[in-house]
Parts: sequence; structure tokens; C-alpha cells
Amino acid sequence: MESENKIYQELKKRLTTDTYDHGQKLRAEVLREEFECSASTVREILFRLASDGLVHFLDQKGFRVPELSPTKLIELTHMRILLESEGAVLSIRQGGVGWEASLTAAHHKLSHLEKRIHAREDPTELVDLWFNSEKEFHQTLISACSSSTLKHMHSLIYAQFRQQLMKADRKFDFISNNIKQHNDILEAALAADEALTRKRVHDHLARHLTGQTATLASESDAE
Amino acid sequence: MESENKIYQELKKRLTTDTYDHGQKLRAEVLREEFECSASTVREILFRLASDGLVHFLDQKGFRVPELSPTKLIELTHMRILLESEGAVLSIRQGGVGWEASLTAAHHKLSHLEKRIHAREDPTELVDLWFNSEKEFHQTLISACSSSTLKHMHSLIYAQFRQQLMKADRKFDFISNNIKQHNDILEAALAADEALTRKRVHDHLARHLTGQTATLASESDAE
DNA sequence: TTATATTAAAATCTCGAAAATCTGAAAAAT
DNA sequence: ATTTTTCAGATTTTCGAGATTTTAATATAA
Repeated sequence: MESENKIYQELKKRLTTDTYDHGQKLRAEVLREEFECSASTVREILFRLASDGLVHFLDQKGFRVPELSPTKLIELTHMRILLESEGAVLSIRQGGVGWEASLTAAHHKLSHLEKRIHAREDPTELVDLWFNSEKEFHQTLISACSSSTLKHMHSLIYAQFRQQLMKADRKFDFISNNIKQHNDILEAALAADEALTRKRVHDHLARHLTGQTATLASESDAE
Repeated sequence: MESENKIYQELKKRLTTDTYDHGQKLRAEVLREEFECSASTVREILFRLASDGLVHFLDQKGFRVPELSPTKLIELTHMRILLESEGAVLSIRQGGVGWEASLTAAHHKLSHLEKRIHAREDPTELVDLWFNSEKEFHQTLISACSSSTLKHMHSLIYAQFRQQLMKADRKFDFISNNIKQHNDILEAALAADEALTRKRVHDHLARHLTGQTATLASESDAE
């Protein structure tokens, strides 16, 4: 019998990696057995995850892993641009040398991983490490922003974004060619150039939206 | 025995009006009795509301109405500015004459109420109507934006904002002098002036933030 | 054959009670 | 007098069984 929060974290982790299939049913009885707890406990946790947007709930029909949705991915990208560029600018204003240091550190780790992957050094195993490192970099970017509401919102969006992106067959074309972009973001942030940071965060996140129908209001602003 | 969703809606309504005190304990047993359902059902609903940010949950210590927090209110205002100005601009681009019509309609109803309140016509009873009408106007403003993710996020933020603001003693000084500002927003939106709409949404929402410590990045952008 | 009705199996939902945990007051020790 | 320990009442959490609903397989009728 594991603690409720442990189970929540474990399920969240699975839902943001490619453990489950999109659209797969999450049956309380199965999870109950695996986690050695009661069905009601599982139900509570699934409700929480549903509010986080990581599982889909239908009355009398149970819980499912959300379907893949290109539209949703575009919307999530849009939200990330909105929240991360705002959070980054606020961090530039509010964060001191400590923030700069941790951002540099996060970038260094990420950069190191990216070089190893680029050199095709055992990519399959490095991919998970890369995703965690990428998450850490982007979280650190906004970490000095004083608004915990913004940071919380961002973490919700980020988790859903990952969930949409995490099918194995999509992983690789997402990772490619990020070294320069992450470098550029770091550079602009350390230079405390707010407009440039906004633009580079935008360009980085929007890199896979080319040719998409939905227009972002922030796109034209960032020219 | 009421349906689970009914109870959820009713509780949500109470939490965003001044039914409960801030910090008040929400005991499952009490709610169970009132809504004539089981404690587990109440628990499920309270977990959902906790993820919505409308109740505060502490492990082994139950559920509470969140405390009043000036900081939180500032952060929520900040998020509203971010989401609403973006949503409004997208609506200007994506909404057609139907959107313009419904925005005009929402404004007309709100405007009518504001005039009655301004004339001190039975204010206490009109206040609740005003808040609903105000909500409708702001929701309509972003309604033509295609991103349901943005709209969902906004509705979460708006509900928390209302909850922070809804103590009876704060209601009145929040309502005062909005006629012109709502007018200005409508005008800019109908003129499809994106920059002006952004600025007016910002000024309107930030009207109670004067002298506050936290700086908004969007503030300097909107000059 | 196709569509509808029937029914059994499977899954979900609700419930009240048992188990675990917390709280605060009274007793004991320093 | 102050701190620590003990303990009982109150609250929260977990649980599994029974009620309800959905699903899917089979039978019946058009």
C-alpha cells in the first residue's frame, strides 16, 4: 500500500512519458491491483489528474489517456510561448546573480547532453535524460519570476505538452537542432535583453508550428 | 441524492461568492449531510475543486477555503491581463460579425446594470447581477479565440480572482467607475485595434494594482 | 441480410463502516 | 511553572461490497 501522493506522482510520470498509449483506458481495477490500494483511492487520483488535463474523464465511462491532438499541441505551444516569455522577462527583472548561475548550470547540462545525442552516442538511452534536462532549463528560465501562479500554470501546460509529444515516434524530430536555440535564449537572458529574450523563446517554441493554420497573436508582435 | 456535477457546480458557485469565510474548514461530514451523498463523493468533488485552485487541501488535515492573499490577487490580475489581452486580440482576428454582436450585447447588459448601480438603485441586490454580467462581458471578449486551452485557463484564473475579491466588504470599491473602461474596451475591440485593445484591457484590469510592489512585464510593454 | 431486442458480463459509481491519523486537554515529570 | 507524555474524542483516509450503468454478445424480428 503506497501513499496517495506517491501514486499520483508515479501516474503523472507515466502519463508524460510514453508508458501508455493515447486513448488507452485507465481502469481503476487494474491500477488498484498494481498499486495495492482501493479503487476509490485510484479514482481520487485520476480525478486530480483529470483536472490537471492529463487524463480524460467521461461520466459513467471512466478514465482514458487523452487522444493525440495536433490542435491541442498548437494551443499548448501557444500557451507556453505566452507564459514562458512573460516568466522569463520577469525573471530577468527579479532574479539576481543566483538565477543567472542556475540558468547557466541548467544550460550547461542540457548542452552537454545535446552534444552527446548529436554525436549519435547511444541516443535511445539519452532521450529521457534530455527531456528532463530540457524541462529543467525551461523551468529555471522562469524560476526567478515571483508569480507562483504563473509558474504553476506553466507546469500544468508543460506536462500536457509533454504528454502530447511523447509518443516514441515523435521524440526524435523534436530534439533535433536545439543547441543553438537554447544558447541564444541563455545569451539574451544573461544580457537582460527583454525583447530579444521574448523573441528567442518564441522562435524556439514555435519551431514546429511552421505551416500550421492557427495564428498566434504573439507571433506578429515578436516579428 | 444530487448528481455529482450538480454538487460540484453548487460548491463552485458558493466558493466564488461570499457564502463561506476565507480559511473556513470544509468538513466532508457536514457537506455530506447537506448534499445527501456519501463522504467519498464529497471528497472527490473537493479534490477537483482543489485542482481548480478554489479549495486548499492539506494531507491528513482536510480541505479549507483559501485564505485571502493580496499577493495572490496581484498574481491573478497579472494572469488575467496576460490571458485576456491575448484572447481579445485573437478574437479580433478570428471572430466575425457574430462575435462583435455578442460582445455588443454583453456590453449593453453590463452597461445598463452599471448605470442602475451608479444611480444607487438598490445596490445590494444588483451587485450579484453585476458580477455575473461582468464575467459574461470578459468571457465574451475572448470567446472567439480558437484556443479552448486559453479559454479554459482563463476560466480557472477568473474563478480564483472572483474568490479572492468576493468578500462583501470589498465588493463595492471594485465595481466603482467601470462604465468608461468597459466602453473603451468595446470600442477598441470593434475597431479591431489590437494594440489599443491590449492597452485598455491592461489598464482596466490593473486599475486596482496602483502602488503595488509587484511589477508586471506587460505593464511596460503597454506603455 | 439488416436492424432491433434481450440478456449476461464487465465496468463504474455510491455508500457506510473500519482503520489510521490528528488534536487538544489532562496528567505526569522536570 | 514549564515541558513532556498520555489518552480520548474528533477528523480524515482507506476499503470492499452492493447498486447502477454500460458494453457486447446472442437471439429475434423485419
